[in-house]
Amino acid sequence: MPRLPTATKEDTLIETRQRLLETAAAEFASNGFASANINHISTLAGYAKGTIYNYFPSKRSLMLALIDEIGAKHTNFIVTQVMSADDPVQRVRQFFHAGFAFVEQNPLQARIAISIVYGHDEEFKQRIYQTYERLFNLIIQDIVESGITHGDFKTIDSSATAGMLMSLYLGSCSQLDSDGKIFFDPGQVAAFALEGLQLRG
Amino acid sequence: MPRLPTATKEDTLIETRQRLLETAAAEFASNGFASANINHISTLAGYAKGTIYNYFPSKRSLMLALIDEIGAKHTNFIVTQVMSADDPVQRVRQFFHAGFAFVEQNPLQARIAISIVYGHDEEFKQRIYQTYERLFNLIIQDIVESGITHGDFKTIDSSATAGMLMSLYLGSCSQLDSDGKIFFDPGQVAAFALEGLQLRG
Amino acid sequence: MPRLPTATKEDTLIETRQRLLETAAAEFASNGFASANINHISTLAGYAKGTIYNYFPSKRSLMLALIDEIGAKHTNFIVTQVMSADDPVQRVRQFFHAGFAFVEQNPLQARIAISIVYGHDEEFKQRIYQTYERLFNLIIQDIVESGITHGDFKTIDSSATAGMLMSLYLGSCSQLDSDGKIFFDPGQVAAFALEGLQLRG
Amino acid sequence: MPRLPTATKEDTLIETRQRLLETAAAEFASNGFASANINHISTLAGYAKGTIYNYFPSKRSLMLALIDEIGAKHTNFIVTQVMSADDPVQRVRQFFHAGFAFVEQNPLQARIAISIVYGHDEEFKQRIYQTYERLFNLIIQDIVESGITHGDFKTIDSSATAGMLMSLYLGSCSQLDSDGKIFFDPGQVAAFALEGLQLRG
DNA sequence: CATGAATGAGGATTCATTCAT
DNA sequence: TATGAATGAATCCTCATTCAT
Repeated sequence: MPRLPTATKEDTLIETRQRLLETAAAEFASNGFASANINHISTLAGYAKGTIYNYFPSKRSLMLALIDEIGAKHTNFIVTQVMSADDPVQRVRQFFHAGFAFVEQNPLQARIAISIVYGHDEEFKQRIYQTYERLFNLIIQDIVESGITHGDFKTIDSSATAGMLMSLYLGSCSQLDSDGKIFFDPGQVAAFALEGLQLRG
Repeated sequence: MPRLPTATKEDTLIETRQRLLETAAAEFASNGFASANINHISTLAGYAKGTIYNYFPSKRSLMLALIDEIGAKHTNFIVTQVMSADDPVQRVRQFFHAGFAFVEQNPLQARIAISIVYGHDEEFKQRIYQTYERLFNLIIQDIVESGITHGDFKTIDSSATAGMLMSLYLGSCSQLDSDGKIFFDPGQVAAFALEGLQLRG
Repeated sequence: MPRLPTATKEDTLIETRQRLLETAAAEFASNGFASANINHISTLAGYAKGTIYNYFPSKRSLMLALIDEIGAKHTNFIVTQVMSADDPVQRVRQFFHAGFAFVEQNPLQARIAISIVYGHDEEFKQRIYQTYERLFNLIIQDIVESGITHGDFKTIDSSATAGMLMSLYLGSCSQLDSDGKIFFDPGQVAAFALEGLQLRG
Repeated sequence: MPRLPTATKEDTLIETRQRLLETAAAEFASNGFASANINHISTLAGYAKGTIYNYFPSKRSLMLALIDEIGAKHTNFIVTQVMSADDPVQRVRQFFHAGFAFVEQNPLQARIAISIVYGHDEEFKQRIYQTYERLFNLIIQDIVESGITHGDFKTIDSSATAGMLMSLYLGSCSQLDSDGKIFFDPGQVAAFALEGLQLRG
C-alpha cells in the first residue's frame, strides 16, 4: 500500500520502519507503554496488524528501538549546539536553549523520554540512560568541569551537578501551559542554574 | 483472617482500607498503574480478590484515593518543616531537607507521585496537582516572595521559580544509587538552588 | 429498623418476609432473574445484605417463593371472579376482565409471571405451571366444557382451547402503551375469543 | 481450525459470522441473554474465546445482530406465505400455518424471539419490534383491513386485532409437548381466530 | 513483505453466599 | 434476628502475538 515505486526495496523497508516508529511515538506518548495498542500503531501508520511484527519482534522491542532513536536524536541535537559555544557559561545557556528547542520540535519523543526517566520500567530506564550517556558526559566534562577549569564555576561535584542540570531541564521542559507550550523560557532556567536565587553580596 | 476482635467495626474498616492503600502503593510503585494487578494488591494485603471492591469502586478510584493520600501527606510533611524556619534562605534548605526525608521515608509513595507528575495520565496528573496546590503556594509565597521581600532573593518570577524548585526537587530525589538511596545530598541541592553554578564576583 | 413494637415476633417474621417478596418482585420485574441483584432487594426492603438469607436459602428459592405467591394470588383473583358468573359466555368475559384487572393492580407480579411463562428457565416454568393448574382446570372445565354442555360453545378440544384463551390473555395484557397501561380492552378481547373475526353468515 | 482453503476470504468471514450467530442462538435460547456464556458460544462454534470479538463488539451487540437476523427471517417467511393467498380468510390460515412452520423449523430462533417479546429487556424489545414492523403492517393491512373491505370480517379495530392475532400466534406456538413439538395445530388456532368459541346462531 | 483471522492468556469486575458478631 | 465484611467463582472483554495465505 505505501509502496513508492521509485524507491529501492531497502529504502521502502527503512521508510516503513520509520513510519512505524513515528506512529509508535504518538501512541506511546499519549497512552504510555502498557496502555498503548499495537494495533493502533500499525493502523495509524497505514499498515495491517501483523506488519509491525515484520519489523519488530515485540511491542517491547519496538519501544526499545524507539528509545534508542529518541535518545540518539535528543543527544545529538543538544550536543551539537552546546559544542558550538566555547564558553562554559554560554554552553549552559545553549544546553537549555537546545534542550527546550528539541522538546518543542519533538514533543511526543520528549514526553516519552521524560516519562521513562521518571517511570517504573527498569529496562526502559536503563536503556534510556545508556542512550543519554554521551549527553551526561558532555554536561559533566564539557560544561561543568570545563567551567571549573576556566574559573567560571565553583569547584562542585561535577557528576551531581550534571544530574541537577538534567533534573532542572527535564522538569521545567515538561511543564506545559494550556496550549501545550513550555511554560518556561530557557534563558530564565539557565539564569537560575547559573546564579541561583540569592542576590550576590 | 484480618479480624481484630478488640477493634471496633469502624476501626477495622479504616485499618483494612489503610492496608489496601499501602499494598496498592507497593504495586503501583513497582509496576505502574496500567500494569498493576488488582489481585496482587488484595492478596498481598491478606484479602481475597473481591475485598478491594468493598472499599474502592474500581482500580482507577483506588489510585485516585492513593494520590489524595500521598499528596496530603507529602504536602503536610514539607509545609510543616519549611514553616518551622523563619528565614527564606533557611526555608529553601528546609524544603530540600524535608523533601528528601519524605522520599527516604516513603519511597513507594514518592515514586508514585513522581511518575504521575511526569507520566501521561491526565486525570491522575490533575488530581496530584490539586493535592500539591498548597505546597506550590507555600513555595511561591512563603519561600520565594518572602525571600524577595526580605531582600534575600532577586526579583524573579516567583511562580516560575517555584516550578524550577519543584523540578529540581523531584528530579534530584528520584535519582537513586544502586542501593536505592538518593544520590544527592539535600544541602548540595539547596546550595545549587540558592547560589547556582557561577562563582560570585 | 422495621420493627413494629406492638407486633408479635411471628408477625414481624411474616411481615419481613412479605416485604422482601415485594421488593424482590420489583427487582425481578425490572431486571429479570439472572440480572436481579439480591443486595438491591434487601436494601430496598430496608434490610442489610445478609437478612434475605434468614428468610430464603438462596436467590433462586426466593424467586420460587415469589412464583408461588404470584401464582396463588393470580389464580385466586381470577377464579373467584369467574365463578361469580353462571353463564359460560359471561365467564369468558369475566375471565378477561378479572385477568386484566389483576395485571393492572399487580403489574410487577404480572410481568414476572409472563416473562417466566415465555422464558427459558425450566424450573421456574414448571413451578409457575403448577401454581396455574387450578386456573387451567377452571378454564377447561368451568368455562369451556361447561359452555359446550350448555350448548353455547362448539364441541372443541377443551384443553387446547384453554391454552388459546390463556395465550390470548397473557399476550394481550402484556401489550402496554407508552403510559404502561394495557393497550387492550378486556371486552374487546373477550369478544374476539367468543366470536372470532368472521362475520356471522 | 475452521480454515476453508477453497473459500474466499470474504466467504470465510460470512460463514464464521453465521456459525457464531447460530451457536449464539442455541446458547441464548437455552440460557437467556444474561445467563448465556460468551465463551460457550465461540467454543461451540469451534473457535477460541476471543474470536467472537472479531465479529461482534460485545455480547449485547451479538444479541442485537441475532435479533435482527431472526426478525428478518421470521417476517420474510410469514409474509411470503401469507401473500401467496388472496382471500383474507385464507391469509389468516396461512399466517398460522407459516408461523407454526417457522417455529418448527427454527425452534431456537423462535424461543429467543418470544422470550424477548415477553421479557424485560427494553432495548431488545424495541429492536425486535422494529424487525417485526413489516409483519405487523401485513397483519393489519393485508389480512384484517383487507378482510373488512372484502366483507369477510367485522368492522373491528384492525390494529388491536393484529395484536390479538400475534398474541394468539406467539402464545400457542410456544406451548410445547414433552417432545418439544408444538402442542397446537395451526388449523385449530386459525379456526379459533376466525370463528371464536361460540356456536353460530 | 503484507495481511488479518484466530488465538488464549490475562485481568478487571460482579455478586451470591457465608459467618462471626 | 440482623448485620455487613469477606469471599472467590464466574465471566466479559482486551490485545499481543501467531501464521497461513
